Amino acid sequence: MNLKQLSHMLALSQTTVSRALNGYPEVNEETRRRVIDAAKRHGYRPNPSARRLATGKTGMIGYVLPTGAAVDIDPHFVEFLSGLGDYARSHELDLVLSPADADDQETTYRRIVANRQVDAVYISSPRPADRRVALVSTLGIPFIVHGRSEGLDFDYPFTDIDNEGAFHEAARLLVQLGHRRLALINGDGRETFAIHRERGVRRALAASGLALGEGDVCSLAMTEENGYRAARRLLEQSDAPTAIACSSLIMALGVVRAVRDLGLTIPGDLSLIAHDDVFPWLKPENFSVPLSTTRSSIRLAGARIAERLAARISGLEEGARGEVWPVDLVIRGSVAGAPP
Amino acid sequence: MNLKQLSHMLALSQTTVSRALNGYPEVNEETRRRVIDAAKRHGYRPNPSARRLATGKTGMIGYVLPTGAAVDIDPHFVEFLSGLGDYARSHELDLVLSPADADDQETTYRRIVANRQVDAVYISSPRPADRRVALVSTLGIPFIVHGRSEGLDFDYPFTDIDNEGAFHEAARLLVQLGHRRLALINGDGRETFAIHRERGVRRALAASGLALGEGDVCSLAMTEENGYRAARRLLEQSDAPTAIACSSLIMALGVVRAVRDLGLTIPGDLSLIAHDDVFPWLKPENFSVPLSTTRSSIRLAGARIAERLAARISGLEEGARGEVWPVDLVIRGSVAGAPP
DNA sequence: AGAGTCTTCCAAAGCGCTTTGGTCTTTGCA
DNA sequence: TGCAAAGACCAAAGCGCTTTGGAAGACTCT
Repeated sequence: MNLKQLSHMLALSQTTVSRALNGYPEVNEETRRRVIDAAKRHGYRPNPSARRLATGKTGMIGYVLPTGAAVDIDPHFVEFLSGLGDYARSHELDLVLSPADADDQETTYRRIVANRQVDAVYISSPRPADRRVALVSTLGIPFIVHGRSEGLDFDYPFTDIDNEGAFHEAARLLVQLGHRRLALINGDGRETFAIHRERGVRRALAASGLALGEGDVCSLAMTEENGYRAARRLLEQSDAPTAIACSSLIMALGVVRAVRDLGLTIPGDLSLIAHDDVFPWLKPENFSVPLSTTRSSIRLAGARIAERLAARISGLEEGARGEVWPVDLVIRGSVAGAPP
Repeated sequence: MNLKQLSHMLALSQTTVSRALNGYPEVNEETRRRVIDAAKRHGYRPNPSARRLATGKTGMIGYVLPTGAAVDIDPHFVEFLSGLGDYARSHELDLVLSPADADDQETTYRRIVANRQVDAVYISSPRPADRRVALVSTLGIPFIVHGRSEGLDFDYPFTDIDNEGAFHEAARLLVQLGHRRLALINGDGRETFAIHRERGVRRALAASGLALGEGDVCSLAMTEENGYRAARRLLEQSDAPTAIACSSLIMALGVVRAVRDLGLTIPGDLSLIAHDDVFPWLKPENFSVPLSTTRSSIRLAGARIAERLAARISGLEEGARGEVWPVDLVIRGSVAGAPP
């Protein structure tokens, strides 16, 4: 059942039927009712391929997915997707993942924009002076950045959490508890979130005349193994840190294992705070010693970004407004006063 | 730059240019070269929206993503996606995720097929007599099932791993080591993979005149917490199992925690084997006691399924061939002879 | 009554491709 | 030499929608 057939049975032109269905004003309400009714009765659904050829609108939002044999997709992605999908569903939006060579995403961005394959895109895991942000901005497609870039000479719309504030608070708490040597087990140091977290820690330490030592900040892919290795290296020093801030729950698993392997205890020998993106399958309160965390649901962020993308597509949102969400600091058993 | 312009500058008809570019035979090789050359020089790329309206081909594969506030996307999905994306990239395929109400995926499947939004779909986490498989099959869109359904009265193409065989081997090993009471901490019991794994364990036990007791199989969402709870319940019995087979590494984390909380040890008091889907961020060899596993890379499965989908789209593959991959049993420190 | 303004509808022209159904040369063969 | 077959190309008709540029009729106003 296509528009032609439908308009034929209604003895109306395609123009009128199309307008009736799309809510244009120049059609009699009585006629509109008739049309809508007939459309529903015959299960008419406009062919999206035809519509997108005519209008350029796709009803899809895009994400360029970096791939490659050596590239691992962040498990956080799933949670983000849950939120995004949840919102997208209720607004009849689909998400198209365009896999790209991790080292050449530009080609893919250009393609999906030139081909008008999606109405909007989002960018995740941005880095300082992120080229994708600059690119997408000049290409002129609606977009939202999940996270922030830095050092770009223009504004852009983003939704981020207050990573610096979160880690500042975490570090400040540790300092208040008497810790004088902290370490930071961070994610990939090229990403803005990691930079912000380090900045937060440094700022908190500086406020008390302290600092992060040379080897006291580790920037690594967020795996359990890297958490273990980093912790092990830190704790085997003669002058080991008495507190660690850690960028992910998964790395924290490794830290806990290292602590145990070394015959130490939490929080007796080491205080630990990690960032929690809120996974359903791994919860900080279930660590052998309940883990203190800075918490922010990445799922909520996904939903929010879908919402903003939808708003931008329909023209309800414009401009370069960035929003920064506060992060909760949740104290549990893994922090205590510094050992004497 | 569109076809019209390109053909105009070449002083050829759109027909010929289109045919030249699409490799049809009725065009002079010399002409074809000219056309291809000019297309490249001017960066001509056929508009996919126009092409899909004309041909119905989209260059996209689809996945219906169950969503909802209470629905969690499996973290395995990310790894699967890595493999899928890696293959898709090299074949210029995109993946469209159509979020659907977890309780009504049928509407979405019907929509994406009726609208010709994708060329093929895959289905994951199938259950016995899975309605999606039946639906997609009657709808007539190319598809592959990742995993297997059961009790369907027709054949369908799938790629699965030998879950039954894997858990049969695992259980057999444990029995050989003298274990007489086993337990199974399984995933969601409504899914086929979980059924197969249970079957595998039961078969191995039966071969030695043993059986799984009433409460010795737990079917739960695969979270750390559920692993902990299940293990705790099992191990607190007076007649506790001396070996556990576990369906996921994440649950195994919980099992290990329970064992420790109870003051027991692995493998002294409990032998443990878990299934490993091969995550980059959590490895069985890094468990405090290296974990024996049944191992099968879900990432490879993703790539394979993309490959088969592409083959089906282009007509290279047809029929209902199912393939079952063997699973490696990797012995590490977490298994030992049964305690006396 | 005539001019202007709405209201309501329509025919037809896109959107940019593929594909059908030719036409006009060349070539092959008896 | 004549005729069929093959080769190389084209015009035009889709694909199914949206949107432009009217047009016809009803209404208002002077």
